[in-house]
Order: sequence, then structure tokens, then C-alpha cells
Amino acid sequence: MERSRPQTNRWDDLAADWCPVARAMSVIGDRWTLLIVRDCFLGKSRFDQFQTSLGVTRHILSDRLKRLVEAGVLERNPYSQKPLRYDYQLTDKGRDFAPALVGLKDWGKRHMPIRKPAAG
Amino acid sequence: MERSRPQTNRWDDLAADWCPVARAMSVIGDRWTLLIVRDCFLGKSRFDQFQTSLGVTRHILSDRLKRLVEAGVLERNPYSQKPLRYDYQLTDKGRDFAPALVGLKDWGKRHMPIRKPAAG
DNA sequence: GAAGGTAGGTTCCTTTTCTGAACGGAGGGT
DNA sequence: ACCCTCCGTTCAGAAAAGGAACCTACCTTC
Repeated sequence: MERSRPQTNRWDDLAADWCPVARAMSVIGDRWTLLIVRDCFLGKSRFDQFQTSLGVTRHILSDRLKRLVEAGVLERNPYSQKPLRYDYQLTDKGRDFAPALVGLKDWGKRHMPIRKPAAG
Repeated sequence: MERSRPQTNRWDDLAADWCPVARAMSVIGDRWTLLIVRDCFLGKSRFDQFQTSLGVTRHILSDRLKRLVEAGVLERNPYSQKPLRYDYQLTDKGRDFAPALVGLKDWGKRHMPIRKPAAG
């Protein structure tokens, strides 16, 4: 189960930063992680729900969920025994993301109108 | 001056999302962008200041600053004429990031203790 | 007036990460 | 037996990031 990662892990660099914002970015500093957390707040909890909602590749989703569990933001729990299946639930640490998420939501709502995809 | 970017631009995908958090991520959805904004709040404004503070490569810093200006979060202004030099200042849109940034700071402060780098 | 320094980038090559699509495993339904 | 669901993993190729060197324009020192 050992994930071998390259030596130069850019996520870990930020985890040692003096600034709490930088340390927060060591968890959510990529395109998808925060959106997974958002989906959890919206009641989603299963792999395929995230995958469908976000359109992220299964590969990366798997990695991000592992990181979030490792970071203590999500918990991986079995929700079915006979076909053994797990889902992901916010921990207290994850739920404490609410204010930051609301801050980002408000900013996006005020300053980022929906840009149409570049379809002809 | 035309920056040619590949067709599959993941930043733009999020800009068309229904969710304001996702649209916010279309601007700050990477490791560095939000930290540049943070540095601006801390009074930094020049290329080399960001570079020294963040340790990001000049290549990427240059790209992120351009994106932030394009997105209307920062303004690029000349601060010296004879050696023509520019710096980067927060716009109103950028300053409106404060609540989200504070939310992230609080979360990081509460939940992310400084992790020592893996030095022997 | 050449040598070296400063500020703000750009260019080039290598390393790392992400995507896209296929595959796997463990069970369920018919 | 065969296909379906869910939760992933694997692999090749594309994109992005890292690292170091280089460039431009001006200024200072010799």
C-alpha cells in the first residue's frame, strides 16, 4: 500500500511554512481538493459521486481522497459490508472549512460571473 | 506578446462552472496564486519580492502574475520611469479576497501545526 | 568606457503531475 | 453464465512545473 512519491514533494514544502495560509495550501493547493470538500458539504460522499460531479480523472480523485484522509479532513468509512464499500465523510477539521469556503463562495459570486465555454 | 496555451485549459473549464467556489478556483486553483495574493496583503508588490518570499520559479511567477492581472485581481503599474519598472497592486476585486484569506488563515492556524521539513 | 549590479522578466531542458482510457476485483441481479 | 455496479489501479502520452542560464535596460563604480 506504500505510495511512492518523488523526493521533491511540493505539497510537503508548504506544510512547514510559517504562514497558516501556506499550510492550508499544503492541503488544498490544487484545482480539485477544495471542490471535493465542497461536494462533501453538499452531501456527496462516494467516489463516483465526486467523479461525476467534478469530472476529475479517477486517478487523481483517488489520490486526493487519500490525501484528504491522511490530512484528517475526511474519514473513510465502510457504508456496506457485503459488497465492501467505503465512503468519505467530513471530520470536525473538515467541517471547520466552512468559513473559508463561504468566503470563497462569496468572492466567486460577486466577482466571477459564469464564463461561457468557448463554444462557437 | 501572445501567450499560446494548449487547448485543454483546465483553468477555463472551471470559469464556466455553475458553482461560485469552482469559479473562484479557476483563478486561485493552484499552489501559488493565493500565496501571491497573500503577499500583496502583506505589502509586497514587486516581482523579486514575491520570488524571494515564495521560492516559486520566476517562470511560474511570471505566468501567475499575468493571470492575476488578466483576472482583474492585480494591477500592473509602473513605479519607475527611467529604469522602466512595474509592480503589482491589489485591485478592489483583489482586496475583496480578504474574508476568504482570513478564513483560510484561521483554518490553517487551528488545524495545521507547522510540520518540520524532513531533515535528518 | 568596461565591469559588475539590480530589477523584471524569458528561454530551454528535465522532472513531475495530470489526463484519458482501459483494466481489475468483489460482489449482485436475472 | 453473463452483465452490471462501485471503487479503485495501471499505463502511455500530454501538460505543467522546476531549475538554471540568459536577456534587456538602466545605474554605479572603477
